[in-house]
Amino acid sequence: MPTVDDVAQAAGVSRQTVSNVLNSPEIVREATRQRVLEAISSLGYRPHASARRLRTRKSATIGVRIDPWRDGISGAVLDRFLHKLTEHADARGLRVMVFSAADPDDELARIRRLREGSDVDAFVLTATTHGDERIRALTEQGVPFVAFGRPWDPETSAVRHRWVDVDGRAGVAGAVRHLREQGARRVGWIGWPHGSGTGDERRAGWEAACGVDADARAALARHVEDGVTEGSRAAAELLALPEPPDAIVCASDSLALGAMIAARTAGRPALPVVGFDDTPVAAAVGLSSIEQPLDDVVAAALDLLFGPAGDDVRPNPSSDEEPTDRLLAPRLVERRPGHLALDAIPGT
Amino acid sequence: MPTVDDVAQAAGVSRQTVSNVLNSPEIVREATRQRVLEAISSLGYRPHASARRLRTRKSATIGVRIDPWRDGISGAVLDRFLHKLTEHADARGLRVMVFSAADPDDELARIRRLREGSDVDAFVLTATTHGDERIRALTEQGVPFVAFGRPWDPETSAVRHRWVDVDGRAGVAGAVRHLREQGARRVGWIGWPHGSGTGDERRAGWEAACGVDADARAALARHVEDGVTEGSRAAAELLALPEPPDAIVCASDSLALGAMIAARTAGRPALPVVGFDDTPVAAAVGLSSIEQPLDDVVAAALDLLFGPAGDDVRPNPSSDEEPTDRLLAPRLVERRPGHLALDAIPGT
DNA sequence: CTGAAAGCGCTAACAG
DNA sequence: CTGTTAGCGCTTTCAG
Repeated sequence: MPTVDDVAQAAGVSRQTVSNVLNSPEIVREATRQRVLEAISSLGYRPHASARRLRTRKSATIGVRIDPWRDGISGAVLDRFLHKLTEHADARGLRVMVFSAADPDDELARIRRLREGSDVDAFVLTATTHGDERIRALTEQGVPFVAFGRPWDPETSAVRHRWVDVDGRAGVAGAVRHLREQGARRVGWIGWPHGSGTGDERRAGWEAACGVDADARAALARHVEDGVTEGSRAAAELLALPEPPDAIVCASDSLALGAMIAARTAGRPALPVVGFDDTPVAAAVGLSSIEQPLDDVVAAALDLLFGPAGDDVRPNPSSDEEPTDRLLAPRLVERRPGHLALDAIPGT
Repeated sequence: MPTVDDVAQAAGVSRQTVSNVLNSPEIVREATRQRVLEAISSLGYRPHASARRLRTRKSATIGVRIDPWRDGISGAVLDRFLHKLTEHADARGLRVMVFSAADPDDELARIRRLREGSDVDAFVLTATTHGDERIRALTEQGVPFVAFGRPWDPETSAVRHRWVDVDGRAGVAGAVRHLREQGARRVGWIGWPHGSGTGDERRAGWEAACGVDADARAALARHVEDGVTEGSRAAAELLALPEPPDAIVCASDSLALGAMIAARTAGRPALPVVGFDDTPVAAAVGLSSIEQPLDDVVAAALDLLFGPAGDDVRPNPSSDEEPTDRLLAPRLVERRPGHLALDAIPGT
């Protein structure tokens, strides 16, 4: 495997010039540069990443914790996020290292280890929670990071840090408004129990846009654990109401799938149902869903960490100079329900 | 950040002794070892990974290509594989680096780059195909790797390499046999078009175990592209037969979900349907499914690469010494269909 | 703009 | 068993 010295010799320059061609091309005379570049490609030279890292103390690598696979359909979002992250990172010449951890403490320990070896420059935190310990800890330790998920409590908000999130409230409100424009008068809601930041935000979007009074809202909303069965049961309840909803928006695709099945079972296969996250299942069964703009999320996260271009990690934000967060709007993906099995049966 | 020198000084030994304590503890006297260990933890010393890599020319890191997210439910298997891989790797002190690539050529180029920088010691190839170019290329280049997926053609089989796969044929045959023990007399099959190794294997399992003659087999089998809609349509056809199947086994959960919906629509909600891969969707809707033993797959892959313990990559196999592949049996996860929406509707 | 010198932190050889 | 001596390949001073 050739080294800088080999290249230098082949090009008839000093070792340093080669390094300059690679790292600060603008200060090298064009002719020399060409000669060096030629030598590089004819020798098939590749800089040795570890040597460079040892010297520069950076790795151009970002770390992401990869969660244990949770049951439920919604978990897929983080996987898609990881895919996107990898693609964008590759495009910027960054590498992505994944690791697993049993709990937040374990995650912090692993992060420390990865960083001390200069294995990883910066981290992406996913799934922020109420009272997330990670944010304060990493900020105190000076570990550069960006969170996918806004701060959900005042203490965490007070810690100035970088984050990107998707505006679930706006997404749901938009979907509800759209349904009403299509003629829906009573849009139901199936969401999660109160207390999860994400869930409460999404529900707030429904509340703001559904256009019915508090009593009707109480009747038209259900809050259950995430799951197809739960969504099915909740939807069945709503549909059995004296004044049933004429459309249902759900906090997740799992709930929405359940609602869709319940609607069919109740003889209302055309009931508009909207899910959240636009998972593959939604696409597969023809369910409308609110899609998180993961491409934009990832691009924003990398911008925050590394600046608009380049692979130099910026230190965590200290004062209030530039913006350190980004809230992105999701998009409704519309599909026609019922295009599926019913039509597919010959003779129906 | 402390270095070996700091530790050596604190412990009153030479720099080398510290290194020995870390890398060959058995050659250091117990008392000295203790003293060094104490210094290490009191200083919070961590070896610098890049320096070590530069010196030893290995990284204790494995690389995995992460595919662009495909639509369809089945893609989830590779994600779960990645999760498992990360967990097992962490347990062995290995790191996992993910990267994306546009196509197999691009993948090879990226692999070369990652390896030349000593960024990655070995690779895990997923989703092997007919005429997979990667296997020959990596073998020729001497890049250590293990494939998740057996060789599907004679040329690739002739290239001695390490691989792990799941015996889809045995899995399907087992499921069919089980259904027959439960009383099914005509077990149908919905699979993929001929030509995909995986699909053909699974179909062969059905063929071997279904216990009907060739004519009946022809009637009871459908081969369609993967997808819920396709599965639904195929199942509807089978159920409309003069002698319909009394159970259906499918090559994927997507197909099975479609079949399940079709069965309900056709008024046969209790028809046993079995999918493949045991994806979250199957669990969500209560679909039986054949589960790939990913834990075992990953453990076997790492064993093949690194030996039963340790983090030293073995070179690719040359002669026929040890076994270099492993075929694992999947497991049927049984669920009761129909526990879902129908029962959940109040008043039914 | 180009060249020479120094050293990042670590471990593989050797000599004691 | 312990200490000394050399680099791994690269970049960052600092003179020419």
